[in-house]
This record gives sequence, structure tokens and C-alpha cells, in this order.
Amino acid sequence: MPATETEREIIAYWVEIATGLGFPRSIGEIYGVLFISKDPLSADDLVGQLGISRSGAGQGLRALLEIGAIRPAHVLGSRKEYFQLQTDLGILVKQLLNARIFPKLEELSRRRQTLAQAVSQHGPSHITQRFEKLERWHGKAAPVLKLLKALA
Amino acid sequence: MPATETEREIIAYWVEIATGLGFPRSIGEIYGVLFISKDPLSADDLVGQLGISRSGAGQGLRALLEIGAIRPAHVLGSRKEYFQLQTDLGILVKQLLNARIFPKLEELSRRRQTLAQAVSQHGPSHITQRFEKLERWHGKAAPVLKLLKALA
DNA sequence: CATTCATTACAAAAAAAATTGTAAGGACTG
DNA sequence: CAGTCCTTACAATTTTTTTTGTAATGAATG
Repeated sequence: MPATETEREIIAYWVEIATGLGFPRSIGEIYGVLFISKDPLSADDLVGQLGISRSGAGQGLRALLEIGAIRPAHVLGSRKEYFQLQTDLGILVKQLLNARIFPKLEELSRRRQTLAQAVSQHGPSHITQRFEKLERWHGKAAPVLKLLKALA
Repeated sequence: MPATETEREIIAYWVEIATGLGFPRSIGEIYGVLFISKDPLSADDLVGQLGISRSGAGQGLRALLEIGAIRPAHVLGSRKEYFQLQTDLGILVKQLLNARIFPKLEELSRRRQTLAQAVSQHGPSHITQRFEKLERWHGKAAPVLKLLKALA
């Protein structure tokens, strides 16, 4: 269990960010503990500090690894896997965007185009017009996406 | 129940957008039906077309109204409430950002500042440094937010 | 001003998601 | 190469979220 009030609040802060991004609460908790910890931690450490199951800790760590939020660390004399915060947040942002956000946006864009075409051929014109408005917004959003890509 | 295959796919498209934004599936479905429909629809129309409950239709319509995705419409000779698509998507984007995204970001920013200060006074320096990195990213993200606000 | 029609509030049920427990799989150690 | 330590895969459970049903509230109609 986390020690001080401030530490608990730091964890709560990361839980909120995680859930806001669509991740489970436990992932935010794990990231919070690693954010606080100077040294690398193992899955068992997380079990001890958060009172979650061993499997949950393992899965959460893997998920955080995949999005570039943490990175593997070696601790001499132990065969466990250890992890520490990825303090280069650029990597996290980049992986998040590339792995979760951009693919989804692109898939939606493809579907929109397919649907718009189908409607323009066989469907009523008011729907075609609505898809055209959507398309225009896609154009407006492009600069934002470009800026985001530049960030990462 | 929706008629053609394309119509079902349009609804599925909006369901995916809705769930991606953290809204329930039913809200995406309702928006999809309204996107397809040229004329305003009542809650009962949605019940008929989607096979959802009357209460669900009512709650969904209210939620869509709140985020500016649809707008009230009047139909002569009926006391029901009718709604139609808000075709000015700018209004939708604006309300979504103002009602959901920006407040959350601001609240997180406040909490981050509070925590950073608490740590800088009583906490270990490595955490302070991590908050400082976070702060720098907040600065980097600012132009993106500005662009978003300009959009809306 | 009573009646009807429709919306909304809230508790109950259903569905979905997350968490856990157990068992199987691999790799290091002696 | 047998034993131990750790990770991971997957089914079962728990928890959370969403949907529904019912009852109460409010507004328009005659």
C-alpha cells in the first residue's frame, strides 16, 4: 500500500490520465507507482505495493511496455523482470499516437470514404451532403494531426 | 431495424466513433440513425428503428443534445419532442471540446501543479524532476490546444 | 380541472470489462 | 537434466457500466 498522502494522490492523478485514455484503472496505478519509484520494480513489487494480483501486475506491465510508458531494466542477482519509468516522454507520446490513435483515425477515414462513395452512387443526396461536410472537417483536422506527428 | 447494408454500416461507423470517444454504443446508434434520416425523429422512432428501450432512447437523445450533436426540432401536430442532426459540425466539435476535453485537461493541469509543488517541498528530487519533464510537455502541447480552440 | 400523452428519475437486470486464480510453458541453476 | 523460479495463457469471478422497466412528474388538451 502506498505510503504518504501525496504519493496516493500522484497515483490517483495517473489513474485519471489512464482511464481518460481508455486504459484500465490498474494500469494507471502501476504507472503511478513506477513514476514515484526511483528504482526499477518487479511485478511482485507491484503486487506488494498495490495489492493487485500477480497476473494483473504482469499484464499491466506488458501493456505499459507496449505503449512505451516504461522500459525493461536489469537488476543484478535476480532473474525477475524489472521495469522502470520511461522518462523520455517523447517516446511514450509517439508510441501512443502511432499504436493507438493514428491507426484508429486512419481506419475510420477509410470507412468514411467507402461509405461516402456507396451513398453517392445508390443513396439519397442528403446523406451524400452530410458525408461531404464530414470530409471538409477531415481537412480541417489535418493540420492538428500534422502538429501532433511533429511533436512525437 | 435498419434497412440496407450500407445503412447498417453507417450506424456501425458512428458507433465506433462514439465508443472511441467514451460514449456508450447506443449513443452511436442513435446518432447514426439521425445521420441517415433526413427528417427529425422522436424517441419512439428510435425505439422502433433500433429496438432499444424507450428510456434508453430518451437518455441517448439528451446526451447527444448536450454535446451539440443533434438539435431539437418541431413537428406540427405532435406533442412529442423531435430531434434532427446538427449539420453544423463546428458546433459539435466546439461543445465536445468545451464540455468534455478542455475541462478535464485543465483539472489535470491543476492537479499536476499542486502535486509538483508538494513534492518539490517535501519529496525526493527524482520525482520533482519527473514533474518538471511533465511540465515541459505541457508547454509543447499548448500549441496543439490552441489550434484546436481555433478550429472550434 | 380532469385526462391523456410524453418525459424523466431511479431501481433492477443484463451486458461488458477488468481482475483474479490456476495451470501450463520456458529458462536458468546446480 | 531434474528442480526451481518466473512468466504467460486462459477460464472463472468479480466489478463496473449500460440498458431496461416501472413509477412519478409535468405539460398540453378538451
